[in-house]
Amino acid sequence: MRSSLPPAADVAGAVETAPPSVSSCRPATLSAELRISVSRLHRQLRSQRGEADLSDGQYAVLSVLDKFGPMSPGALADHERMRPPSMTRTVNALDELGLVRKSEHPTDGRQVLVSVTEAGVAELRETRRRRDAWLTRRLGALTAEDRAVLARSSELLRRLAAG
Amino acid sequence: MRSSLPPAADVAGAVETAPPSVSSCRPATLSAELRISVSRLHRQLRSQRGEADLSDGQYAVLSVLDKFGPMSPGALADHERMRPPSMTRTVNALDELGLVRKSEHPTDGRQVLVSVTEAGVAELRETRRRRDAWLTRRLGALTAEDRAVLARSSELLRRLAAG
DNA sequence: TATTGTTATACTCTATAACTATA
DNA sequence: TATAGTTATAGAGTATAACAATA
Repeated sequence: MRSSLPPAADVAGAVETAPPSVSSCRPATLSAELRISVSRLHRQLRSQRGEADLSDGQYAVLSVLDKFGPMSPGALADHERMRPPSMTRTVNALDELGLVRKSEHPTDGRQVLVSVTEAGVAELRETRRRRDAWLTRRLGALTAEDRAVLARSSELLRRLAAG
Repeated sequence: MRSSLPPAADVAGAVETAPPSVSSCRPATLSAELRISVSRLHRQLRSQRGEADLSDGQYAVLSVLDKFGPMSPGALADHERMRPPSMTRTVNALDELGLVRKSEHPTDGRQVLVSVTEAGVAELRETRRRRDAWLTRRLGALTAEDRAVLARSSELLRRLAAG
């Protein structure tokens, strides 16, 4: 019953003028399409996640800390578009796993600095390798050009999420 | 609270200095990037959703029924990459709202046929217009070329989700 | 016996509101 | 009084396991 999507058309030079048959470039139509696509892939990614793996939120936080260095929970929440209490939970979970460490802010007694531990870095590396296996495999089956489109869109999706 | 001060930024600088737009077309790296982007946008979309609106799942189901016609819950679950019990819940919620109708399968007594009602079609149209306002506005702020990339990627994301 | 769908139950993730401690 | 973080609590969304009805 599932519809087979049309084969990817060549996009090299014709990006601006030739919209794919399914997805329109009109903002309103694209919006509806994109929402469903993102929602569906999100669900699929979650179900493909290994049992022992970090949650999406935990993984994202660890990535951010690894990338940008120690940060306060508030800054993390802001960065991940999460509410502070949700971030507290995520950080505490990571702390209990020994993957991050909480320490006092040098000058502001209210703040907390969260930093990734060595175990966290190792876990991040391992998790990245293991749990993205499914998606990595599927991406490998695409053409390099399709992957280029996705790489570019990944950045655009972030910009959209940045509100 | 733990006392040791974190080493300020020994991990921060070394990780990624290349501009994200060429971030990487390597499947493994792209996989990690894409997962975080999709996850973050999904969260943002959910939080931007209007109070009275349909949930993502409800919206998607209504869209599918509108697009492909009546379908069994099993087929819907398959299409949306959901488990049957989850789909039962979604369909029942829509049924209680009067947006879909359940009827017997003509030949197979086990199956149920779910079809969208007129109220469902109207609600779909209205919801689409109202709740995608935020995303539509943000998409409108992009260049036509960026939108073309996203339109193309939307299709690719679906193919990825289709497992 | 296999398949379709449902019920019962539980878990994960996130949010809001109220509270504590510091500035 | 304002800000950073936490605790308590609730809600949405999805999953697994067990069950009923039909093929």
